[in-house]
This record gives sequence, structure tokens and C-alpha cells, in this order.
Amino acid sequence: MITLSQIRENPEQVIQRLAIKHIDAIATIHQILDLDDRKKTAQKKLDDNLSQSNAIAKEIGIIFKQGKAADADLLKEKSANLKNVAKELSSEFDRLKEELDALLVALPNVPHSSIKPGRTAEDNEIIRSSGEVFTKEAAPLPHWDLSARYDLIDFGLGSKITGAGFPVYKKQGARLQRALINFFLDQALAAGYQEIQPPYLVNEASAFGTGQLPDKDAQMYYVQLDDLYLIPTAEVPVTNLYRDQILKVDDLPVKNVAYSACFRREAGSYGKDVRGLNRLHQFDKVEIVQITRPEYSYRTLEEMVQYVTGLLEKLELPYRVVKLCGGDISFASAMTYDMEVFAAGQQKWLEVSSVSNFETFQSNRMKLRFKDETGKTALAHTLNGSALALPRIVAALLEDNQTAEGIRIPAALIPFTGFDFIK
RNA sequence: GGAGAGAUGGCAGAGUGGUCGAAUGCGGCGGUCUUGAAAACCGUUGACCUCUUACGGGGUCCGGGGGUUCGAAUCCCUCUCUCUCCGCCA
Repeated sequence: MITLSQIRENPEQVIQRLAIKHIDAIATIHQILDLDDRKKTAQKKLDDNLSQSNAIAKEIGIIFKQGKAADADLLKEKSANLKNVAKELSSEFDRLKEELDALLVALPNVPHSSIKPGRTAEDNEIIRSSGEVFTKEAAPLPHWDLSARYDLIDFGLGSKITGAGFPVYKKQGARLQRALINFFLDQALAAGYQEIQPPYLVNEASAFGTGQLPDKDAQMYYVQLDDLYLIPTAEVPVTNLYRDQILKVDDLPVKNVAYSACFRREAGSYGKDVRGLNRLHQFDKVEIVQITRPEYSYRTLEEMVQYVTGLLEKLELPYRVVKLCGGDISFASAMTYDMEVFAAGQQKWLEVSSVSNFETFQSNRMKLRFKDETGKTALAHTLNGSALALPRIVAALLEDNQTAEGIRIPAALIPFTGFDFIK
């Protein structure tokens, strides 16, 4: 969530930036400032009251030690009166604090100054494209036809044992999937990331920390019996590893990579690009997470984009880098780049990675701080990105490398698959 | 799932209901000594909120929440987590 000091220091700027995300925050921001003032006043009153009570308690302690217990009665009465007042002051303070927090938690992150105020994905800015979009076949097939032809993925079987959106990978399809996971992890390791294997279920505090709660609770599967959420991305457990921590400067940057299955309910998205692997309830993803000092976070963001496009180049996939506009950027993000690959069979660009800088939005929620060389503590910046999401990569690999004889495997992947052709 | 024990500062580990934000040790930081380092010695070392231009105050925090009391790290209730034993089991 946005920090109070951010709002106090420059409320106009916060309002203007939120307008880029198409949020009219004028009333809310003024309400926040007003509540904050009232909260402070209430706190001062309460603190003064408690201070008096503390003094009296100490005095009574001394009297007791001197063995003059009877003399304490008057003070006791005085203290009791103070306590009655304190109760009211305290509940007033709590009420204001709750009201204030509720407003703060509901506000999305302030976008970076460079973010353009577009409405939809149509308005996103294409930063760069990798060369030509190739189509070797005259009439390339979509991956769902290819995976049926070569028996790689069985959607019907997944529906039978679970439901729609839970495909079963088979034979070379399953091996390709495993090869990609290993390839991505090895690449990340070589780039200096530390490997993590996180839990796939998280508690409420974790889901809140990265911003899934309370905003996107309909997106997560919830296990009611144990009050746990299935992770929609490894970002949630891997970032929350550092919740309530004060890191040393030497610990930064934290660079973690994790493979995990991801679970998304995708409520409300039925009928929209849901064919084949395009949108699933369960999918595999390798995620990179970084925690940096504020002054380095945007450099890190660019570096992460470079890293991800490097992967796409090794996979020989045509891609483009898209910078999201205000209307398309997520609740928690200050800046996001999407990487898209071209799937020849569908003649469509598919989003395979989303790399974001959250600045202090997540770290403020989870109290993730670092102590600089002068001994001052400050909120760290958090970033993450898919590197990469498997299903759409598989879709593009199948569609873009199809030939009449079968499907070619890119050279970089062959050591991991153990085969160079799908027949 | 059943029975028991526990949760204190970066770590280890004391703590009688009263001046305890908390002994002590280790670690960290600064200094003395040294050509330099180590050792030794001395000092210092939590987070958050808030008042004040400043100097400097006040408040909260001993796993979370609630209660008893003039006063709680210490007593009571409750939740969570950890450990030990038993049961079940990949």
C-alpha cells in the first residue's frame, strides 16, 4: 500500500498519478489526510493520559515499598478515573486507525511518472520487437490440433479427472514441460538467482503482503477448512519469505528464483482466449523475484526484462516487449513490462511474462525493510517477473516450429528434452 | 489425531506482579593498544508511533488476541506456532 508519508508529502502528485490508473482519488486522499490529523490528535490525548497513569502506578509502587499501603487509596481512585477516560480515548484512536487503514489498503499503487494514461491493452506501448514473425507453414495449425496429433496434451482427460483448465501432459508433451522447467531454472542460476522451493499454499498474511488480498481474492483458490490459499504465483511465498524483516545492506539485492505450479480461478474470464493452453486454472511457471534498494529498482527492472528476452531468444521465439499503460497495469505495480511471443498457429501474440516493479507497495504491506550503511531503516523495493510461464511458451514452441514431418525443438532445449523432434 | 513442555532483543539465555525495554554471554559497531591484525580492555548497540524549529519529551511492543490489577514479561482465558512422546502415514 502507498505509504502515509507519500500522501502527506505530495497529495496532489498521488492524486494525479492515480488518475493515470483511472482512479479518482481526490475525495479519498483528503479523507485520509483528515483522518490522519484526527488520529494524531487522539493519540496525543491518549498518550498523555497513559503517561499520567504510568506515573501514578509508579508512585503507588514506592508507597507500597515504604509499607504505607493505606496512603495509596486516593491515588488508586485517581488512576481508576484516568483509566475510564483512557478507554474512550483508546477506542476513538482505534476507530480512526481502522478507518484510515481501510482507505489506504484499498488504494492501488501509484504508477511511475513515465506511465501513459491508456485504457486497455490496445493502448500499451510496444517497446521493441525481435525481427520478423515467421511462419514456415502455409497454414500453421494451432497448438491444440498439434498436441492432439502428436498426443502431447490431453484436455479431455483433464476435464474428466478435475475440470476444464486442468490439462494432462503426456509423453513428449510431459517431457517438454519438464525440460523447460529445468532449462529456466538453470538459466536463472547462471544469472545469479538463488533457487527456492516454496509451499504452494499460503496463509492470509502472505496473500495480503503481496497484494492479492483483499483486492483479488476471487482469483485464488481458497481452502476453507484450513484457511489457506493456493498460490496464484510463486511471487506470493517467495516475496513473503522476507515479510517482517529488516535486511542488511549486504543482503541486497536478494535474487530468488522458484518453480511452482500456479492456481488461478480465472473467474469472469470464461470464453475469452480460453482455448487450449491459453488460459488455465493450473499451470507451471518459473518466477524471479528481486529485492533491492530503492535507488536501484528501475535499473533492476530493465535488467530483468533483458534477462527474460534473453530466454526468448535462446528459445528462438519471435517476441515483443510491451510497456503497460495506466489502464492495464496491475493494482500493486508501479511499472510493468509484458513480454509476448507470436504463436503462428493462432496468429496471435501471447503474454508469456510480466515483469513489474512494485517499489514500496508490497514492502510497506509486509514491513520488509533494510538498514542502510548509516543505520537508517527504509522500505526496500520489490520486483518480480515470470521467467517464464510455461503453457503459452509450449503453445508458441509447438505452433512456430511445426513442419509437415513433426515439431522441431530449439537447439538450446535439446540437452534438456533429450530429443530434437516431436513426431 | 492423543498426551505433555515451551515461545523473552541479531543469536543464546536470566527474569521475585512494582522505578524492566528487560540481567548476562555471544555477535555487531566505535575506541585504546599494535607497523597491521588477533587477543585484551573501555564504550556502544531493538522496532514502531507521536510531540517539539531544536535541545529533548511521551506512548506502544517480552508469539497474537482478550482479561484480572492502581500496576503484568511475570497471574487467568483463548488462538497460533515450536519441541518431545504415542498413533497414523508419503
